[in-house]
Amino acid sequence: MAADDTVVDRFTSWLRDRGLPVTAQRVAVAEVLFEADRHLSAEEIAAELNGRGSKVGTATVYRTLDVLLESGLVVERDFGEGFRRFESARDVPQHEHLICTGCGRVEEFRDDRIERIAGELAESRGFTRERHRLVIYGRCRSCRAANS
Amino acid sequence: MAADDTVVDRFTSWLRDRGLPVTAQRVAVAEVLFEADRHLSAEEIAAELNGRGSKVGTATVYRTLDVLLESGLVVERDFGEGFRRFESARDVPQHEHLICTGCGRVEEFRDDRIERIAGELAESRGFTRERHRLVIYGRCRSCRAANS
DNA sequence: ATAAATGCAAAGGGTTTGCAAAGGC
DNA sequence: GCCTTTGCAAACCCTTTGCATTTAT
Repeated sequence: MAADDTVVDRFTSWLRDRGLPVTAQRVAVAEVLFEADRHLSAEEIAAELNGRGSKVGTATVYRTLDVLLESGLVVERDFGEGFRRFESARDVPQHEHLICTGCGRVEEFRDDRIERIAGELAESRGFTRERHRLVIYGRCRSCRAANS
Repeated sequence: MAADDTVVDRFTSWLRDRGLPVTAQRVAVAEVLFEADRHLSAEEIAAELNGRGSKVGTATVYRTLDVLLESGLVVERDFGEGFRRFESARDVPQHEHLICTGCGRVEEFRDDRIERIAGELAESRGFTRERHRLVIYGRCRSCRAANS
């Protein structure tokens, strides 16, 4: 309930508010995710934690991600790679993705037109829009130059 | 090379053109997929085949799907369900998806604005657009009524 | 006859689950 | 102390692969 500063604090508050244990593992996973500037996979999170000396089991990483998703502080993405990626919901009210089919780089951007049109389209078909996802695939400048 | 009528015929021609065997299993999988009006999963295809009395192994379904994808007559979709879905490329030049978060129903539609904007957005960031995917999630009328 | 496809079962990758031990509350 | 989380390994789901056998050409 308290108005804390960091996102990790918001997570611990969220846990406390519902009487859930604030464990070192949960905090560690949250830190990695909130400090990251990329979409992280569960495996990458586990690797990063090991690199920092925190030994967190794979199952715990997944279970903590479930909790983080439930808190609404983290969102998941599926780019069709065969696994999910996660990112802080902080910097991301609603944004689209542009993915390079050469190097896999992901760029994010916002566009009001897309949001407005998505809402219109849903409504015109009797749907209440909840969210949408636009992913544009293409080749970035460097990949085009390298012809890789 | 011949100008055949059905999509299945186009598939068998495609196979013959490159000296690949036209097997009963391949034709059966193609038939199911081309007759379907929905996005089918590999499992659903196998189930349908069993229902029809054609016993086709899972591995063969997947291998045939690879061939069909290569022929360009079938496209695959990933709606983040943890598995892929397949559909005939026939009726689908470029379209978007509207998915009900209640019942999972999938509606398809086209919108020129989306396509134009996607192209613009990619180019403005130095990308050559190859394709895009827009999925809008929401609740359809009946699910809203049922509050399910 | 030859080269490719099939079927089965085992392997594979990402994710989940069961259960005893550990740890917040 | 009670109840939840952790860790480990086994289980799971979808998909791929190895290999002996069948089949299209």
